[in-house]
Amino acid sequence: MQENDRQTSRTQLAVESIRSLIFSGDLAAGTDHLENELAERLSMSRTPIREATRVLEAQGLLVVRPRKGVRILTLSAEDMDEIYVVLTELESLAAGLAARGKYTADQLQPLLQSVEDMESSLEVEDRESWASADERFHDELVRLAGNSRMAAIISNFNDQVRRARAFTLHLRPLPLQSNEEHRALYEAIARGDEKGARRIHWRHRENARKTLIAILEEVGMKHL
Amino acid sequence: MQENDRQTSRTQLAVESIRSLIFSGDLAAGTDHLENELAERLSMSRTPIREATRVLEAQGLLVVRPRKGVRILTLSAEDMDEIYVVLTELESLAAGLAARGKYTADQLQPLLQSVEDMESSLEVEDRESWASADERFHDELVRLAGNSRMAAIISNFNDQVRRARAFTLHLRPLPLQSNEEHRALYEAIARGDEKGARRIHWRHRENARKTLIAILEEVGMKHL
DNA sequence: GCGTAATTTAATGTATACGTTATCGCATAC
DNA sequence: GTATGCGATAACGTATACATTAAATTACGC
Repeated sequence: MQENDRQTSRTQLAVESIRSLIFSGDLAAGTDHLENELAERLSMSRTPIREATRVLEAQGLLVVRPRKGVRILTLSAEDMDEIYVVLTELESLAAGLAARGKYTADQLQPLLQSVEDMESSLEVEDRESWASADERFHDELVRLAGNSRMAAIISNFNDQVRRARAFTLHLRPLPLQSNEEHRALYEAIARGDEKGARRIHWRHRENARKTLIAILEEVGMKHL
Repeated sequence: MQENDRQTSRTQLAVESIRSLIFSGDLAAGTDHLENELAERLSMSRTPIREATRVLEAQGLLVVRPRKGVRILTLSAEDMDEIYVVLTELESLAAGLAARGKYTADQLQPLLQSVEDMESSLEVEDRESWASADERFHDELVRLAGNSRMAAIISNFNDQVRRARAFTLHLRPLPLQSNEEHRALYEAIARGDEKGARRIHWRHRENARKTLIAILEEVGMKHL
């Protein structure tokens, strides 16, 4: 099987490790880290670290600041806004394309499943499993749109706001409305209603954006 | 002045050089190039070449295939379609945001200038200078939208289709209609007509996409 | 004491060395 | 003639060495 060497190269390992460390908060937003530090931490030389940080910089997770180390990016409210505007636009497009795809109920099964999972998670107020089903829903939506470049951008931006979402997950009200929107979107896609799917998802994302920003302001978070 | 060291680092130089070589066709689409070859060609060691190729891979201009060298990406009609769908969507959004910006005539001067430059280029049928003014127009449009992440994506995608545009520039009919659309878009932005700006630019891009695809099919280009 | 120049330190950028391993050629078996 | 396996080659991944230079520190003049 052995896809190729890059799966196991130290550079690839460094990319994934550093990503995990960022998402887990072990490399906190706003902190600086020298190449040496990272190299030692991951038990490798600077070479793969350098290659990995360049890749992660291209992905917008950190910036390389010579002699200051790499800085894990923080997100201001404006950053969040920028990202959400693009996400809203592209995911709405994805919703429209998914509807245009004229998929059979069979093919839409995973999407429906995630909607139902979200609903049952809500009934028992399990936010974590709701969030995980929500992620599956959005991933599946993007997959159905069938545009790999669009998918890459969306995935990348989701990575960038992951921290913020995790942070607000337990601060926000139970996403009851969100769930209704998901089901409505599923139905629009199922009946091939491109315009409708677009519109529904647009509003869905707008609501999500507003909720997020409102919470961050309420809690007084300027950066995340 | 001296922004910072990265401006002059060999890695940065390699990124820019390789980009140029790709755009100029010296590194032709579909061809493979070993790290050694590139290193020798650019008179540097493999280290900066490796870092540069990783960055360019993240930008979607090439893929790194261990032991086969880096492959300069070709674009199939489907790729082109994927890219144009995203470009259309994001630039339309940009047009809407630019209109929402309520800019003064003064602030819109560069945009207007590029429209006029396109018009005068067309009168003398100078396609090269038309293309350059067209690029300025689109750049300015994106700048006015004021979303740096959106700008980055658009710029990146434009890079990816640059070859295709250059290729068709002299094959397409004189872009008379395109010019009318540019002026109409300028006016929509000037009067703050967000919806109108969106709609106009959407159609503009759709037309461009169709023209491009039609030419490529006509000429029988499967890959570029 | 305070500001500036000289010195030291250390982080980076780059080259190079080297071990690993995919790939290719060739020999051998069938 | 084709297939299988072995050895040579070379490209890559990674570590390391070293030169460069920004930043920190110290020394110095005032």
